[in-house]
Amino acid sequence: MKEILKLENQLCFHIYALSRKITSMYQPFLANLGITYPQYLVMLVLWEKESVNVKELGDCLLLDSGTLTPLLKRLEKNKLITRTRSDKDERIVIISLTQQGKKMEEQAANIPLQFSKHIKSCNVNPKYLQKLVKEVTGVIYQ
Amino acid sequence: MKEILKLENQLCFHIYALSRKITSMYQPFLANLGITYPQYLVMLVLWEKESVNVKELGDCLLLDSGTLTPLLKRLEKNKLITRTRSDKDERIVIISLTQQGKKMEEQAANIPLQFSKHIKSCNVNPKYLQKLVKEVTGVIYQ
DNA sequence: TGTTTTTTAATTGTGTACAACTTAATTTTG
DNA sequence: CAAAATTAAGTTGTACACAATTAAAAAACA
Repeated sequence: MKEILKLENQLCFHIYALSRKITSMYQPFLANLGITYPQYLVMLVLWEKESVNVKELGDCLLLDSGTLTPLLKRLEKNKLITRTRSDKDERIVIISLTQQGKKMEEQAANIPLQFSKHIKSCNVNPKYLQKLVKEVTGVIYQ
Repeated sequence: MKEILKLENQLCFHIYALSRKITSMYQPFLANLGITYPQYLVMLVLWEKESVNVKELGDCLLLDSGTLTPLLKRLEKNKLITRTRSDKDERIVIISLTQQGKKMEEQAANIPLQFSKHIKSCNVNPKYLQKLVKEVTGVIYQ
């Protein structure tokens, strides 16, 4: 077969596989909180900004309303956020943290450290990964 | 908020976002072939090995039968592959390329080059990405 | 001002992902 | 050999992703 088509050479595949692998490594920690990985990303944004609309959330996470609307409805159902239409602009839906959602930040605070320990136990060098972060960030936000 | 919880600092998020971005960049080329990105990965394995079983495919792509079985049924429906039970071991399903599936390799051969041009037009440095491949490979297959 | 355009979310439909479970076939082992 | 354990695919249910479309509201503009 053509060398250029070999799976090993496919940048995309390795990023794709790594992404799923990292997500699965977070899973046990997030299961304790009762949220999924994409839901965790939404919570990260809210802990940072307190309240955002769907558009802003989509800009932060590079996701569209087709993905976010049902996800946000699930977070609302689990009483972690509220969804309310803006008075000034009826098109806009504002996402805010509930008390329960705010309180979750405390429990989440130790996840990065736990994850880093977990990575170490998998013989993955955390510094290696930190270097990756910088490079990947550069690729996404050129 | 706690610095360690900021989205910017989340390795996982950047890998996740990059993975989706790369997949979307492949999409126009794959649409010409009428396949999706995960289907393309399966085709890559088959162009390399001619024929594999579901287990082997899962090992290559780090996917389980819950993902692969319906995906393979779609490829079969589109007449790109065949699925047949092994005679020696009735548990095993062998995936093989059809003539049409084999022929697709010709059209696919120019995708990596086109993709590389596309990346350039997005001001992403291909060498940067090539460096990433090596590092990411190292992380996945420690 | 009224019409066109743009913006924001939601909806619909298709296709992954993956955990948990099932079923059937093969291996292992007492 | 027969019971137990393991293996391979498939099934079920939940949750993303995302293209394409819709609907309503706001902004732009002729």
